Amino acid sequence: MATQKKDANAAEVTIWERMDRPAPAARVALSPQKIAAVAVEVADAEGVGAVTMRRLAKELGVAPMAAYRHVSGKDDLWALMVDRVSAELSVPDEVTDWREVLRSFAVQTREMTLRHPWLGSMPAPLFALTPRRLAVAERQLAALDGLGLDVDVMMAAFRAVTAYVYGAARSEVVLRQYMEEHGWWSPDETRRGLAPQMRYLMGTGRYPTYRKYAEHAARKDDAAWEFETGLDCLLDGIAARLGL
Amino acid sequence: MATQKKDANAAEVTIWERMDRPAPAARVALSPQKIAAVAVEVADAEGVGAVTMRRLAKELGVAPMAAYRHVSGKDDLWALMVDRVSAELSVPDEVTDWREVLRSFAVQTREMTLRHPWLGSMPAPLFALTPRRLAVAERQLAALDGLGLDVDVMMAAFRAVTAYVYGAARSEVVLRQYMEEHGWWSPDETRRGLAPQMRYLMGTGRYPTYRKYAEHAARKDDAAWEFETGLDCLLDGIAARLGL
DNA sequence: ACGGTCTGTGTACGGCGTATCGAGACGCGT
DNA sequence: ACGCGTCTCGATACGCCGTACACAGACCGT
Repeated sequence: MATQKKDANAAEVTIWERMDRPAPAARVALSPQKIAAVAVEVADAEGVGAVTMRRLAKELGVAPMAAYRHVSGKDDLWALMVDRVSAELSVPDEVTDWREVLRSFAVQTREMTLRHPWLGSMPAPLFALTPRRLAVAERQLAALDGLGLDVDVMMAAFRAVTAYVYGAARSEVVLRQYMEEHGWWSPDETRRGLAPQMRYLMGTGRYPTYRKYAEHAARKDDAAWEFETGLDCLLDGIAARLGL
Repeated sequence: MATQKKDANAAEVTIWERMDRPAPAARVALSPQKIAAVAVEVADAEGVGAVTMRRLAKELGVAPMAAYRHVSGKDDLWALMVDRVSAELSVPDEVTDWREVLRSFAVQTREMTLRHPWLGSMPAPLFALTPRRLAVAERQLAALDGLGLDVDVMMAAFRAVTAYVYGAARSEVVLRQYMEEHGWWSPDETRRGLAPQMRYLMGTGRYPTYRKYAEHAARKDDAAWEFETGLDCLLDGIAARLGL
């Protein structure tokens, strides 16, 4: 394979060599969309840690640096990924009740985050001015519009829900990842695995209430219930405080 | 004597146990505490990205691998850092009203997160069974205890607030970091910097409500107000729904 | 005095992001 | 028809990173 690159180039190349040379190839093999698609696939399958420029290049059958023609670097890539999966969120147009709209997006966002755990570990989801994320925000703000709310309050309500959802989903994801890293595939296995730490910490006697929870709680593993309980509290509070 | 040996799983001495052990002698240059202290300093000053094992070693005047005697790796280090700064949170013992306790911790946690922006980018704060984090949880759970609440509901309420605080604080931090990265030192500079993106996105006409906010909002830059508004909504909702 | 244990050192490996430069293929003005 | 600028992609290389591993010296109880 060594001497492929002679200086007297074209003329000397045998037809055979010519024949199994890669391919004329469709001119543009890459595009931001393709790159984002592959990145999402890899991140879903193996975690965000597996998303490296080299890995994407390999997956795309392309040289390590090729992708840089289409995305400026890792940051661009994150934004593209976030925008891409945001398409999974949708609430039917018929639904107009503010509370139903916000609740539906919240529940869907949690599910999306569990499907794409890497979402929690990038900055973009919270800030990101991407088209699809903005569309999601717009839909929720529109549902809150026309209710006589001050525009600042409206945004505060929307953002409060977003913050809650992000924090709650993130904590679920982090727990799952921690379990996976340790090879714990069930809540019980996890408790067994954590037992040494717990024994030591609880042994200090400094956390009696927490201990009571650890020993007597009945819904410790019902994350969806916990999520929705908190969400409903928040929506209640918004409704009350904002006079909706 | 035999208990310390490598048999079975006794080999697993948790980092917390280690931390409680007295520094063996003067000859010991390193300890988990010292390492964590330096790590926090570096992270505060230059961001979590600057916290590398090699950097810490340099800062401690020690060989790159030395820290591994005291910390099993990056994960231990994150946990130690989180535990360390958690000491900054405190609510006087006299305060016993559940709402006051939760609110105070929430506000303090936001401030702490703004002081230590790297907090938002590690998994530990949400899950972490560290002594001091557990103490913070214990204090809040204790405040909710004895109110006739089901233990699961109690935990759900506590965790809802935690999730909100984490999400809200994180979004503030992310925005600040984004600004810093672009050299924008004021909200107005930021708006100017973002103007091109905004012009394009708003130009599509797909985000009318968002646009209204962008153009007419009065408290756009009052993050503390926004945070406390959402927090109070959530606490209202908890009080109402839980019959407190 | 001595063996075991613990602390810190030195070296090395495989990855990472990405700067830089060169080669080849397209498309437009002539 | 042709040539040249422009864009896409390839190859190489640099300087980081986390950390595995083998080792050396200091301390300890005996």
